[in-house]
Order: sequence, then C-alpha cells, then structure tokens
Amino acid sequence: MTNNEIMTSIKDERLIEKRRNQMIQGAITLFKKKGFHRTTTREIAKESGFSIGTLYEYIRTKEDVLFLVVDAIYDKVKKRLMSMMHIEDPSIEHLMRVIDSYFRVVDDMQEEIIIMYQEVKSLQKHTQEYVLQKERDMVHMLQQLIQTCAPKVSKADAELMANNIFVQGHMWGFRRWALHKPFTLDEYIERQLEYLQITIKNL
Amino acid sequence: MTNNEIMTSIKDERLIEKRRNQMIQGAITLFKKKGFHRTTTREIAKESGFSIGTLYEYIRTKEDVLFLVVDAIYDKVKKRLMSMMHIEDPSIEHLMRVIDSYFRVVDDMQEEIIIMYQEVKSLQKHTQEYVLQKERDMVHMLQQLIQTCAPKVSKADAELMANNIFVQGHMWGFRRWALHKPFTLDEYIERQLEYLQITIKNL
Amino acid sequence: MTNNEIMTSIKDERLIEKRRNQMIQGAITLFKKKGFHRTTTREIAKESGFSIGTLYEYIRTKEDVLFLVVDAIYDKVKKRLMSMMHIEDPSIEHLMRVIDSYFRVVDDMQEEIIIMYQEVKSLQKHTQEYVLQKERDMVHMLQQLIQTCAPKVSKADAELMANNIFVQGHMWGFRRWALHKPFTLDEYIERQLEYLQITIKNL
Amino acid sequence: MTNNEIMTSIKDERLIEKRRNQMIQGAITLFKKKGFHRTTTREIAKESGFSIGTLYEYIRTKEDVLFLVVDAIYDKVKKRLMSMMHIEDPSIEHLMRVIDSYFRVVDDMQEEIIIMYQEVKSLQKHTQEYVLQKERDMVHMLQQLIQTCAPKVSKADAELMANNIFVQGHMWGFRRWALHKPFTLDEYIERQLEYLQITIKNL
DNA sequence: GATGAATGAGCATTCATTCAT
DNA sequence: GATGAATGAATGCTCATTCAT
Repeated sequence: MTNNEIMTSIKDERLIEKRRNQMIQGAITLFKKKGFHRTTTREIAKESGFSIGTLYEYIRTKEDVLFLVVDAIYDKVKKRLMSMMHIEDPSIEHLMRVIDSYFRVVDDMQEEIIIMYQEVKSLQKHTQEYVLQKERDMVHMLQQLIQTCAPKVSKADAELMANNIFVQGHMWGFRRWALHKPFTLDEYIERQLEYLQITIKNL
Repeated sequence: MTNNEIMTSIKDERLIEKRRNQMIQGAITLFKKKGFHRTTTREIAKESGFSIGTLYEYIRTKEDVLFLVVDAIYDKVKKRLMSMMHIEDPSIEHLMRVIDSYFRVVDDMQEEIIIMYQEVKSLQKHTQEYVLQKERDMVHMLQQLIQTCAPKVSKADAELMANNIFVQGHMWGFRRWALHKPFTLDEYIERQLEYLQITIKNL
Repeated sequence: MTNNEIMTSIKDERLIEKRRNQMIQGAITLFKKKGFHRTTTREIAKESGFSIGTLYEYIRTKEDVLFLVVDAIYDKVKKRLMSMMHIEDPSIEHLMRVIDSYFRVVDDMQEEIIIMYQEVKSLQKHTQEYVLQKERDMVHMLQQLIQTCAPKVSKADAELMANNIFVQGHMWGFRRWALHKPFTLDEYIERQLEYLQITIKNL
Repeated sequence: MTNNEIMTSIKDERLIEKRRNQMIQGAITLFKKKGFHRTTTREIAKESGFSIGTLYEYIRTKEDVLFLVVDAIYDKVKKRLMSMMHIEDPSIEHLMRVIDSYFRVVDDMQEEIIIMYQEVKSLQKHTQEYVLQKERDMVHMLQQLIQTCAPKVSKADAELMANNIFVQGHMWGFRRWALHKPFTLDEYIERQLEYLQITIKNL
C-alpha cells in the first residue's frame, strides 16, 4: 500500500495532492492538540478548509487520514535526514554531524513524533507494516552510515546503535517532562554524541 | 490524587480493592488488544466479570479505569525494580545486575508498557502529572544507584544515562518489530550493558 | 387509595409512620431543590437517614414517595385551614379572617405548593384523582363558609369565588417573581380581600 | 438568549425554522401526554418525523427542546393577545372584550399552558428568566390597558388585577377537574368579568 | 428489620459515513 | 467536484429496584 492507493473518486491528480496536503496539515494541527480519536472528521474537514462531503471525496475512512498523516510525517523526517546523509568523507566526525542534524530535526518535529508513538497502533496491521517499513529503512540508512564511518563496528552493533540513536532522538520529544529541565538541546546532543563516540572507540 | 481518591459508592474497602483489581486485569487485557479508545466500558465490565452497573459503582468515568490501569502498571514496575535495588556492595557489577533485571522486568511487561506509551496522554493533565511523577521517581532511583556505584560519573551524566537505560528498556517492547529479529533478549541486554560499561569507564 | 394502602413488608405500624415521616421530610427538602424527577431514590434514602434498602421496605416504587409527599402537603394545608374554620359568628368579617389566615398558610408553604403544581401530573391517574379529591374537599369547605357568611351569594358564585381565592393563594407562591416585588404579603392580602368584599357586596 | 441562539450545525436558515417547528409540534404532543422528563429525545425525533441524529443537528441538548417549546407557547399566546389589544376606544367595555378574548385564547391552549406550569422550573435559571420576562411583558400590557380603560384604578391595583386575570385564565386550564363541571366556558368568562367590573367600579 | 452491592434496561448524545442536490 | 443535511449504530453513564447477608 502506498499513499496513492487510497481510494478516491477524484480524477485530477494535482487536485488530489493539493487537497490531501491541506488535509494532512489540518489533521496534524488537530492531532497535536487532541489526538486522533478525539478529533472528528468534521473538525478535520473544517480545519482543512473544505466541507465534510469534500473530505470524503478524497479518503474512504477516518483511518485513511491517520495513514496519510503518519506517512507524511515519516516522509518529512526521512527527507530531512536524507539531505544530510550524502557522504563527503566517511569519518567519525561526519557521522557525528549527521546525528547532530538528526537530533535537531526531531527536536523540530517533536509533536509529530508524539503523534506517531500514540497513533501508529490504531492503523490496521497492514498499513502499520507499511509505515514501519519506512522507519526500518531509515534506521538501515543510519546503520550503514555507521558502518561506513566506523568500519570496525560490527553489523549487529551498528544496527543496535542506529536504533538507540533513533530512540534517543524521539525521547527528547516524548520525555520532555524529564529532559528539558536538566538539559538544553545542545547539551543533550553533546552528551549523547559523546557517549556514542566513546562507545564506538572502545568497543 | 491517588488510587483511592477515585470516587466510589461502595463502602467495603476490601471489596473495592478486589473489584478494582478485577477491573484492572480485564482492562489491561482489552487495552492490549484494542487500546483505550476502542475499548468500551461494557467490554471492560464484561471482561472483569461483572455488569456495567457494577463497574460504575467503583469508578466515576471511563478515564478512571485508564488511570487505575496506568497507575497499577507503574506500581508493578516500581515494585519489581525496588526489590532489586538494595545495595549490597556498590560496584559496577552490581549496577549491571540491577539493570539486567530491569530489562527482564520490562520484557515481561512489554504490552503494559506499550499501553502507557499510547495512553498516558489521554489522561487529564492533573492525573498525567501524578503518573509521570512516579516515573520520575524511578528514574531518580536509578540515577542515584549509578552515582553510588560509579562515583566518578557526574550528576548530569547519571541523570541522562538513567533516562537512556529506561527508554532502552521500553524500546525492547515498543520496537520489537525492529529488535526481536536481530537480537535475543540476552543479546540485547548484553550489548546495551556493554555500551554502558564502556561509556562509564571512559567518560 | 389512602396513605396506608401503600405496600410495605413492615409490621410495626408505629415504625411505618415514623419512617414515612422521615422519608416525607427528606423528600420535600430535595424536591424543593431539584424537583421529583431530578431527585434519586438514593438521595431520598440518604436525606431521610436510612439506607436505600430500608427505603424500599416502606414503599414499592419511587412514585409512592411522591404520593406520600403530595398527600402530606395537602393534609398539612387542610389541617391548618380546618383549625380556622369553626364558625363562631358567620359574618363577612369572619370570612375575611379565615381567608386572611389561609393566605398566610400558603405563604408559609410556598415551596410545597410549587411541588404540587409541578408534580401532581406525574402521579398515576388513579392516585392523582385521590389527591385532587382532597383539594376539592377543601374548596368545598371554603365555598360553604362563603355561603354561610354571605348568604346572598349564589352557590355557583360561591364555588367560583372559592376557587379564585384558592388560586390567588397559590399564585402568591408560584408567581413570586411577579408579585413579591410590588407587594408585601400584607398588602397582597389586603388588596385581594378588598376586591372580594366589594364583589360580594355588589353582586 | 433568544430562540436563534440555540446552537445548530445547520446553515440553511429556512430549514432550521422548518425543522424546529416540526420539533416543537412533536414535542408539545408528547409533553402533553407524558411531560418533559418522561419523554425521550428519540420519541421527540420520531414524532417530529426525523431521526435522532437529525434532531441533534438542530439543538444541543434536550433542554433546548423544552426552551423552544416554552418559548413558542409564550409567543403564540402573546401574538394572539396582541392582535386584540389595539385600543379603538378606551372604555370598560373594550377592556372586557379584550379579557374575554384572552380567556378564549387560553381555553384553546389549555394543555400548552399546563406544560408551562409544570416545566418552566426545569429550565436553567438563565433561560427561565428570559421566559418569565415574556410573561411579565404580557402582564404589563394588560396592566396598561386597565389603566387606560379605567383611569381611576391605581397603578398597584391595575398590576394586581392584571395578574389575577392572567391566572384566572390559566386556572380554567389547569383546574378543569374543578371548573369544567360546574361551568361552561361562557359562564366562567361571564362570571369572572362581572366580578372584575364590580370591583373596578366600586374600588 | 436493616443494609448496601449488584443489576441491566434505558437515556442523552456523538460521529463516521452517505447521498441528493 | 463540492456541499451539507440526514442517518442510526454505538457509547458513556444513570438509577430504580432487588435480594443475599
């Protein structure tokens, strides 16, 4: 399943894209405030700037909106992550720079990431799988970057580290009640990177 | 707010405890399968072994059930964590043993922990705060254990490490789709502990 | 149907009377505040000083409570009215004195009278009829007093006047929002009595 | 608060009016039979000719229906009263003619008036006040008519008389069990008007 | 006689979805 | 393509009444 396998009765592709983007923006705004379940389709339509009837011209069920949203969030993270990944010179420093950037991306997208932690389970198994694959892909990219930049790290270690880094990024968002008081973002990044460097060097 | 500030019209304290435990068990079973929002109060009553009327003799709103559940989960983790924490001899080895146990506890409670990640946000701010305080307390315990067992680690580092460890525990549950294929629990624990030891030694 | 035709499983007559009086007092307090429909049987039991189980030992349905209440209110008005009615000397002055007293009784029982205006319709037809008969009896007493004290007034006029007087009494209670600002009770009574006297004299 | 401050999600004003009228008619039919509290919203929807969902598109709570009903009843009485009030020649005869008409209006609306006596108290204080103001306005109109047609009557007397007349009208409806046997409507009106005329002339 | 825990039918209200215009 | 009125199944919650202790 992909984004454009969602049923619609509209022919004009350009319009579909435009409407769905409106919908995603509107829905994200609302999901941030109230979560998926407490948000009604009417509210989504209104926030998106069109009528409930029109909403249902572009999706089939409320869950489709959630899918569109989650998918869009993943794509956004992925796109921003990708733009930093092209390896100029495969050094530890370069790895650190990428991870630093990643932490800043998730800082910027804290609320979107919280949505994902809370709502992915509400997707159908099938759709969930599609979305998780995207996450796996991203983790895999990071894993490979680790292996490239720190060739001595084993594949298994690289994989686990990639997961650790990913979750440490998210954690900055979903545990802000625990972390934002003792640390600034810069401090947080600096510490996590230091732990990682130490680990890589001394494995 | 504490567990027994939830309104009930029942006078027999022993019965309240018994019925609420039935309720918590029933609700957890259902929340694992369908989440809080998709579970109806009628289903909770049925699964708990009594009627909808009886359910509402022991709580006031559906959210009370969620609170009871989340509170019970935290208490269970905390209790099991506490039982391992009494310091015999404050060494790195002892620290590792405690964390190892912690990882095994959360492995055992994976689904309960997923419930928390998904549903804590559905609690009222006020109740949420009460619950998060419990988590803070646990993290704090771990932080202090780190400082005791590894006195050279700074307070800030101990705090961040405690948070990292906590989330790495949870992560084993909520990212099983990413971790359970490449790692067994033993491998997972062994790797995470090794990273930690390296970091502590080389900070 | 009478008061003691209401089913009960209790044998001790004295106890029945005691409990029912508690119940009536409790219910009136609550009905004044919230009306019959918004008051629960649990509240009535509590306000009466015993348990819901006990309440149902002395009545069969919630409507029985309403009946007991309405019946008690009528009896109280009637008793107080009766105590003034024994004719010493059948003059217009005496008639006016009785009516004056009646107005003061209903002033004293405003809220009870409002209960009746609002809730009698909630009784079963059968019970309603029993209660209305009590009102008819009272009106009839007044009618006869009028005829005795003002023999020239026709039977029909006496009947209509009696009804007018009754309702003017109630009106002081249920239209206080219209009457209590422009008139004191004394002024109200004085005016109504004057209109009546004029009418009787000039018919 | 006015009629069209009641929340609705419908945009078509004409439709709102149409549906609300259906609703008012349906509700009055049911309230006459069973009163407000014993009538369910589903019954109201059905009697009005649409589904429960549609009902709630035009109101927010069940109490809104009661308000709509009470408001409509007042408006109807007021409209019919107003249509008779334009003073051609300010004489006692004219006053009597207006009051005669008023009695015939309330005869026609007996059951609606009973609804008001029973249910106004169920409105929120705020809404209740709005409705009572309408009644005050009507009484005030009558009071002024009395003063115009019988200039010797004092303001206070005119006010009390206006209230008496109003309640005598209602009384014909809510005490039919006491009045409809001894009197026809014509007799009732004739007698009440005579008492009034006598009083005015001899004050 | 008194108690209060248990019951479940019943109610107000919501909201995803459809479809005529 | 867009609109928004209509629908009714579903849901949280209440409360009169019963009955075992």
